[in-house]
Amino acid sequence: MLALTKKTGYGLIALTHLAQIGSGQVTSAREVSDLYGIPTALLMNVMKELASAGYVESVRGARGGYRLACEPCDITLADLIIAVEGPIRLAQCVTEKAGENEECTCKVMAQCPISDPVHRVQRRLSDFLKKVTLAEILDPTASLILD
Amino acid sequence: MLALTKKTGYGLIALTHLAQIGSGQVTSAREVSDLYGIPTALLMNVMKELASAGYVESVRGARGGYRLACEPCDITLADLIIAVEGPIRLAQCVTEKAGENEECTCKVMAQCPISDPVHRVQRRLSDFLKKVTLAEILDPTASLILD
DNA sequence: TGAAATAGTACTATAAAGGTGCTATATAAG
DNA sequence: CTTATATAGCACCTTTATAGTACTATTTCA
Repeated sequence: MLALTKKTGYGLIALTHLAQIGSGQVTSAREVSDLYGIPTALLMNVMKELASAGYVESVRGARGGYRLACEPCDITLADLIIAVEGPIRLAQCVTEKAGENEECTCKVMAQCPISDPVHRVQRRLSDFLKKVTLAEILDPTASLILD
Repeated sequence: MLALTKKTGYGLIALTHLAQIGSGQVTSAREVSDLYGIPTALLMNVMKELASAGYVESVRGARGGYRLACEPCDITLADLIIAVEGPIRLAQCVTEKAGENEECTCKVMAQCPISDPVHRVQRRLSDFLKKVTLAEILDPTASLILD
């Protein structure tokens, strides 16, 4: 399906929250989950993934939590999606490096007539998502990239 | 996940095939499935959906099959996706009519801080998919919308 | 009349998303 | 120095959606 997972949505909520409270301040996963009605354990998993991907910094121990590890203009929607969902692939036979000497696992690849256009569409989609930054998402007046 | 389903891929293969053999000619689902190694019964279901959506015309009986019901430049990737996967929704709380007085089923909607940006991203994605026509997919030199 | 094809519907199996639980470790505070 | 609170890292279960199958009815060419 052409949809974001709930984990991505939860991650985005957490990132916007962290951006809004100020860059230095920490917030725990429990705080955020309570505030927005998100399953606590699940948001914890998402935050761990965002931390290991380097988009948030973790502070362990009591009074700990997470803070943004970079500026809102340096985190993109593509970054978030890749961190919690894995690489963006429009179709199974479409890998980021396809067309660059990498093995393709698609069974019908030999005579697949749509491999090339699907790659091109994926590239366009990926480029778009890389242009949508957290800073733009926070700004309600931003048009999310010019028309 | 941010991916097309296999049914969409199969549908796209069938549409490109139909477009390439000439607009008047019919091809059966079995022929296409044999040609590209697609599960026959599954492609049959996809073709039924494309037929009832009006993108292909069916010819029943022996020697029957399907033919394109419109010009390749009049079928878009968005059309195909909607026909076989249903309406495009980036997230559960994102419906086409959201923001236009329709009930939203999202539990955290009341205080959901990302509803608006997600809507805007979905709109952009949807607009892009509506611009990708079957004709462009068939043309290997087309850039799939200008840069 | 029979073979080949779509139409419609229902069903099963498998994979992925969504969500939970447990143990270990770090740390601030009493 | 003990306790409460928090992340880290697993492993696991449940639910939902995809992927695929099966069957019956109807149409139509030969």
